[in-house]
Amino acid sequence: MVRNKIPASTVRRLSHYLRSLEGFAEEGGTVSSEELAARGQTTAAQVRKDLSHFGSFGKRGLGYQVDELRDRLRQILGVDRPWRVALIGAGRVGLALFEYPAFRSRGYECVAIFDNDPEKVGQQWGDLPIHSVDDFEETIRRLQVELAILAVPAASAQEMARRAVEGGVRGILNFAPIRLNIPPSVTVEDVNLVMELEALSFAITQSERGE
Amino acid sequence: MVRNKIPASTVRRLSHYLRSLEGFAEEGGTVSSEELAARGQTTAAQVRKDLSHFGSFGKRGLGYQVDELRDRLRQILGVDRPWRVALIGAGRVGLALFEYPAFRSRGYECVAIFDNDPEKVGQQWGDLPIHSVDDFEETIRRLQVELAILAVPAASAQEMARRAVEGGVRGILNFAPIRLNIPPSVTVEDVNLVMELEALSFAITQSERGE
DNA sequence: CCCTACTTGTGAAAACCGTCACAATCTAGA
DNA sequence: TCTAGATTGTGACGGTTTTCACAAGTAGGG
Ligand SMILES: NC(=O)c1ccc[n+]([C@@H]2O[C@H](COP(=O)([O-])OP(=O)(O)OC[C@H]3O[C@@H](n4cnc5c(N)ncnc54)[C@H](O)[C@@H]3O)[C@@H](O)[C@H]2O)c1
Ligand SMILES: NC(=O)c1ccc[n+]([C@@H]2O[C@H](COP(=O)([O-])OP(=O)(O)OC[C@H]3O[C@@H](n4cnc5c(N)ncnc54)[C@H](O)[C@@H]3O)[C@@H](O)[C@H]2O)c1
Repeated sequence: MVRNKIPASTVRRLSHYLRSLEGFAEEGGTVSSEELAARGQTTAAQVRKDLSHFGSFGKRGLGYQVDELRDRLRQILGVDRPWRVALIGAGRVGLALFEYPAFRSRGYECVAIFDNDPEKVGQQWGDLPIHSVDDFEETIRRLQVELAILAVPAASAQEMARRAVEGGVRGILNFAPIRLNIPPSVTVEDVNLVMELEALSFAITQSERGE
Repeated sequence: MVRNKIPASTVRRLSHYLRSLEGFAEEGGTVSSEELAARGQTTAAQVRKDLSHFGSFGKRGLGYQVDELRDRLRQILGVDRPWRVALIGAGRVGLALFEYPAFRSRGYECVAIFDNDPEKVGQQWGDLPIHSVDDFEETIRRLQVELAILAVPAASAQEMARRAVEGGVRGILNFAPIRLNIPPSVTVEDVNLVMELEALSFAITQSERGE
């Protein structure tokens, strides 16, 4: 059980295992690595290896206690507590995310919305006002925002990411199609849909050429 | 130069190189693997290795011809021609994507929109009508749809994916948080934002525990 | 034409990640 | 208590991806 250098692919699979376990809901049951693997797109050995990075919480001959493993995975992924999130950019992407119930139900709580469009500032989304970006750093620091969802145009993204770091955020979910330049102490996850589409075109083009 | 088994990470980087090259715009110039690496988050050796999978199109001592490499990358990624896309699910995600100009400007052309909500069917988005899903398979086959963007609730996603395959699509960009079960001849790319957020929580939690 | 400075393309080495196989461990039941 | 049946945890192995290092090639200047 070493806690160094967990592969990104392992983290993705852990999310997936957690999702499967939440689907069970039956308290008190157990689940084997084989069953867990069948629901993900992976193998029993992979499941065990993934979990072994963090300790050993199965029982040989039996499997894993569903509710226990679920709680451990929540701890490992850090979703055993709520996270305070700010939404930066109240545009189309921002709206879709804001209204997406899965975030809140998993503990990601939007505590502030920001936009620089005077038309939008002052509007309400749900029970949250849209803030101007004038006092951005102070506001997110006061609200103890930990995560930022960055949904502004590419031209503003670097600047707002810098200010978010200035305001104390620890992680950024970035929708702008640029590479953010920020200190390594802050984690960034990029969502780049054009890249995803290009991965599709590539795969299809390859398979056509292959035959 | 082998065209077998290109790593997914290489494909992502190719997209990124193409984006960087498009940023140059200066015709006739050259660029070195070192410069390309600096704009991506990678190394010069990685750039050269990535490109070497597909041939050798640099000049030693000089670097790569910008416009030439750009065209080659477009060919490799399959974006040297338009792609016909259907949007399935005219909800919040669907709307954000439909209005996102970057898709069309890169050759992904939305040719049909589908929804099963009677309120929405018959509405127009831009100059496209929202179709019912009754004649879904026939319609996408007639329109020669190649890619589907699947933005329906998780409960409908498997069914609509199956029907899309039935209608002849070759690739699916899936926003629903489930694992689609479809034949391997059809490529799927999943976009799972909860997983992205959990990757953030994990990284932050780890770094806090580490010190 | 030759020398210098530079950069590619690519085998080889290293690092990383997934798979395999099995000893260790557990439960149940006789 | 002992045996049979099941499943974990993990070291060893193998494949894949990245990094390294350098021979080969190019342009330009003298
Ligand atoms: N729409 C999509 O489907 C989609 C898909 C992938 C990526 N993206 C990316 O996501 C980002 C947002 O896209 P969108 O479609 O929501 O755009 P949008 O124009 O609908 O929304 C952007 C919002 O950000 C606000 N804004 C601009 N500068 C700002 C600043 N400095 N501070 C605060 N707010 C600011 C604007 O007023 C606007 O409300 C873009 O970078 C885009 O490239 C969008
Ligand atoms: N909103 C987000 O930010 C977000 C983020 C990540 C993932 N997702 C996922 O994307 C999907 C869509 O989310 P959304 O927020 O746009 O939901 P939404 O409810 O706004 O839109 C879904 C649309 O699909 C339509 N629909 C339902 N069943 C259908 C069917 N069988 N055929 C055709 N259309 C059908 C509905 O009428 C609705 O218009 C969901 O699976 C959701 O989990 C959403």
